[in-house]
Amino acid sequence: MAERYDPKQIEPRWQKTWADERTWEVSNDPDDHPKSYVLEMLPYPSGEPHIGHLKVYSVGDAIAHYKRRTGHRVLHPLGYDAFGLPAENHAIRTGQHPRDSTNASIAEFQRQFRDWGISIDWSREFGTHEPSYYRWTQWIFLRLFERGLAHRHEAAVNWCPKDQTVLANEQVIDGRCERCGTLVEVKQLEQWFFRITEYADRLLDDLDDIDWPPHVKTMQRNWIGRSHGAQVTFRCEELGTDYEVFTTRPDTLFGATFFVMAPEHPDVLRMSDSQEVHDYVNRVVHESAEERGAEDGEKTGVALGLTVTNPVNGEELPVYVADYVLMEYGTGAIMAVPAHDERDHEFAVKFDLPIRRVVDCGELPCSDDGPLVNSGRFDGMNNREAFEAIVDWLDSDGKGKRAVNYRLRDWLLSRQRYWGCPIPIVYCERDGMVPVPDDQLPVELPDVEDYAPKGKSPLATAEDWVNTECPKCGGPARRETDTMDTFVDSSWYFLRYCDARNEEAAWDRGAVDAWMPVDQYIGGVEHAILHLMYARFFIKALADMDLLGVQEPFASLFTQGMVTRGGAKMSKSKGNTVSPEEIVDRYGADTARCAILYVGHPAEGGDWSDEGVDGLFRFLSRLWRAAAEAPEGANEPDGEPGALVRKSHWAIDKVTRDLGQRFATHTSIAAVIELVNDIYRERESADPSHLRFAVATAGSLIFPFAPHLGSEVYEMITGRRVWEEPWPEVDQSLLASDTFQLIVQMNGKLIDRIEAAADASREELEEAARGSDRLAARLNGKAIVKTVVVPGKLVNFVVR
RNA sequence: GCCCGGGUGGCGGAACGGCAGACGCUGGGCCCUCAAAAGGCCCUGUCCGAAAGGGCGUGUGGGUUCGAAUCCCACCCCGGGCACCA
Repeated sequence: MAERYDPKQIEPRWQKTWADERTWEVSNDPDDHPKSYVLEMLPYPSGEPHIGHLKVYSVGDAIAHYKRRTGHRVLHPLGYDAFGLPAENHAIRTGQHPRDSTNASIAEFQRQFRDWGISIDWSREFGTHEPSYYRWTQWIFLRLFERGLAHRHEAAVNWCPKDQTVLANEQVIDGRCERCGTLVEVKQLEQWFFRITEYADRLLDDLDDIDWPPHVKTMQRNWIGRSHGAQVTFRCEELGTDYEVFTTRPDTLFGATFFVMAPEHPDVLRMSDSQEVHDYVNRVVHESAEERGAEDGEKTGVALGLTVTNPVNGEELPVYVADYVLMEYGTGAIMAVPAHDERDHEFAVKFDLPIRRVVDCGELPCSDDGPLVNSGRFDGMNNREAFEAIVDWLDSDGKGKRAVNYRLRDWLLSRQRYWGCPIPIVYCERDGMVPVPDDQLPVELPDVEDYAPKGKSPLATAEDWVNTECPKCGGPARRETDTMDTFVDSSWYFLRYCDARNEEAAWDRGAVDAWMPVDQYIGGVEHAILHLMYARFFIKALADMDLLGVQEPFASLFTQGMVTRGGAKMSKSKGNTVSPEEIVDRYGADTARCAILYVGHPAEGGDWSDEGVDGLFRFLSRLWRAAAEAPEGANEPDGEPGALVRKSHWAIDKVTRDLGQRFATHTSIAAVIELVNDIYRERESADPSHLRFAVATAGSLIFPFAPHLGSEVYEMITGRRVWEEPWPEVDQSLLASDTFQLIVQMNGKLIDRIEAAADASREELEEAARGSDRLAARLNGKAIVKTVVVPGKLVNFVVR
């Protein structure tokens, strides 16, 4: 036997066993055990895995192992989110086909994941770039298309001039491209959209049914941004046209003093032929999102020289065009109430427009509640009641009605890029837009010479591929050359794992019904909106087509925090990255996994410390040595349970609660460290059977975090395989002891600890506490005015 | 500006309203050794004190309570999200 803990010898041996015996593969046939679907967000394979990957799979694997050993049939698969811009940009620089660089990365990821000993069911593995996968991505697209949920139309969209592609609203951060940081332009283009807005209410309401971190739910709620208000009609007599506005404050209608339209509003240029108006509109429409959204930038706008009529009091309100009104929200036109809206107030001050208070709510501008004033027959009514009364009144007059508006926009899914899933649509001169029939899927991505984007998809240059036959009439047709956003690929991959090798269908309904929903989803909080919203939308749409039986994909979500180093986000440019491979190579996978799980609670961010790794390696070495040097004896504790047996049960209880209930990997590992420290302290004096029991328990408890060493230690003591053993059960009777340390307090401050019987009565405890020498010394003649006794804990004397 | 998190030793971090600082790192001492590495044992919030012991301590200021890191109010600082959404 080896002289010392040598992970290089231990780890490959166990990995080989698990690979040879396909230990982590699970069949779709149900058995007596409840199912548990444990899933980490699929990795984007670029370069090699980083420390964030090590963390997410270390957390997920601990959960998967824990679930297995607590009697669950666990599905724990893995795949790759393989389409995307980085591989394509790499191809533009080097000429290497994105497929080749992606496959090379995947091979590297596979190798490292195996080295880490992650318990994956590899029989279900796939990459989203494989035709056998994206065939079904296209199939789903067609189902959405049939139901009108995927459609093509012209709209003002975000355009990244560097990446030469459109972006979804969610991919624009502070007016810049999420990927490359370039200022985004607004362009009027015809693009493909998914009608996610049709699901806004359900996406919002169903958040109540899932076990997700509150902050993630809040982010989704804010992103959907449902507002209740009213749609009100303002008539322009000069043009004979009605203009609708959306307002959340119909109670302030009497305070409207002007009216504003968005520069993109189609009627603006029709309403005025003034040069000033045309110049203004032309200027702001071409401004970048950032220039326009400049927060401290002063409000700008131009009067159109027309008026509209306020339906509640017949007043004529001047109409302006101003860029603080957005075409994308509401109707692209607003009533302005400067007394009770900050933005309208700012505009009114600058353009010297009247400001009329209609709610008695404090200093103007104010948006708090209060009684109405200057509002005709509604004066004196509380604004909340007036809201209802005014809307009812408008409704009965046909001038308005209740309305709901959302911040959420439709999901723009087309991209003018190469490395993505082709959109299965052709354009026929005669039949127009024609979906590719299911039996002609997949529409395979062709090879091209040049990946560089030129404002249209590189696919457009693949003439042989573009020119095709119309599936309807057989005449000449051209293929859609845009590809899909990669978030489409990742919106359903967890369904495919349930039935990954199915060549007849995207999935078998029975398989998906058996495994879905994902019981525990694990990933970074950076996907709180994008991926997690899109996947929820897909599931709801597919459920509506009766293709599956769940409304939510991820019943429970765990978001892990970011690992920093030296307090800063790890990045290549800062030179503070840590390569998991280096650590695994030096200390072994078990140490690397424990180190990342020990930094702090995995939901929190944590600072990586190179020195900390040494400590974890020392701990695992000590555990190994304790097993190697264990005396001969029985494995079940003989005789009276001693301190070590009690400590073992204390650790079982602690790890079971910390890992099982709150994913507290750091305190779980700390508990096993304590147990091992006690094993060392008592290894000369303890009964051999107690020692062996404690070591085996430590191996069993560390297994979810350090599976190789856990298996090794457990086998050294018991000769059995730890993953085939049920999770150890705590003997509650061993957690309690006959005596305890009674805390004696004076005015809430600790002054003494005395040994007391666990079952002592209140009177006996108070009596014992009064006998404390230290109390006597501290009382110093002062009187005890009150005594608080907490049985099993303390006695507090209130002294004056 | 609004909405979430979070401020505890030299560091990462523990702590059902009840012993603040578990566990790890760092630092120090000792043992083993010819010596080193590895390993083992002990100490390590701060101030006063030779010690015994005591004072002070969980961002700041108030409050509730016999008792507050923990609950409430106000403020300061850090991180994240949203941001002209009517």
